[in-house]
Amino acid sequence: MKIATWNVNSIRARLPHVVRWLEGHRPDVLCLQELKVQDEEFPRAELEALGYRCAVAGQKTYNGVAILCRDEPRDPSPGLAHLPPDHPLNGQKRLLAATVTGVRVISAYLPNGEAVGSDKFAFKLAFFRELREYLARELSRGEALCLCGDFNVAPEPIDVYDPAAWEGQVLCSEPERAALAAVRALGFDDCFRRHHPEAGRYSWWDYRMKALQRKLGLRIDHVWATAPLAERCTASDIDAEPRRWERPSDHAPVWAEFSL
DNA sequence: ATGGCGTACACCGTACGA
Repeated sequence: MKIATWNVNSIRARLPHVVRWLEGHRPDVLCLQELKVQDEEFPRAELEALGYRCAVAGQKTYNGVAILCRDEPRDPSPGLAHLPPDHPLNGQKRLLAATVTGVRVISAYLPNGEAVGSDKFAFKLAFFRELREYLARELSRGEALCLCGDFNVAPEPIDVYDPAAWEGQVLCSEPERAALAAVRALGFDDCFRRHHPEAGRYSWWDYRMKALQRKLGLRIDHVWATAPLAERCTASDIDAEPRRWERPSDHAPVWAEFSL
């Protein structure tokens, strides 16, 4: 079972890339983030034509997440389900869970945080705190959990092209890394890192400053799995190729393969 | 020190991203 995640930075702008990547890799599951469309505008027919079912939690202009899968997505659940739908943390479509072939898959687009100390930074930390509460409840379902998405945190200095310059900055700050570690402590393992100890492997590069060519990136997109599933992870990688295609997303797909 | 690029919306600039 191959599970992938990709922040596409607008599904409208990126549909040709998503189609091309699905055709080339044929993952069993692809989690998408930053759709930037409402559910009605999601290109469901085009993706179903490729053999993928779609669970969608869309939003106009900002955010929006989806789970594409070859098997049926069961028990789809948007948002932080332990909080009321009208809770401020559920106002933005950043989370969607569905069970696919016995694995509880979660597509997550965690807040960017803008700058350390800003209101958006406080919102980001609050979201991480509630994500932990949410996942603790999901774990009690007893299913294997695969948490995928744009976490907007580089977990370690080796995930950053210039760790000294980024130390303490948003995406790399101590409170963010601590919040991420608290989620991980529920029992998750980083599938990519399990297979790749090396530094300098990134999932996001700024559109500006020729960042991709100069290898100025961060690893902020992740596939995490709970222990029994992670132990069955046979391979994982970041596919930087689509980042070099015409009009790319600034993020690359990350995937992990499991022997089930 | 700043902005650099891209997307969306809607109006031809502004918000937002990371």
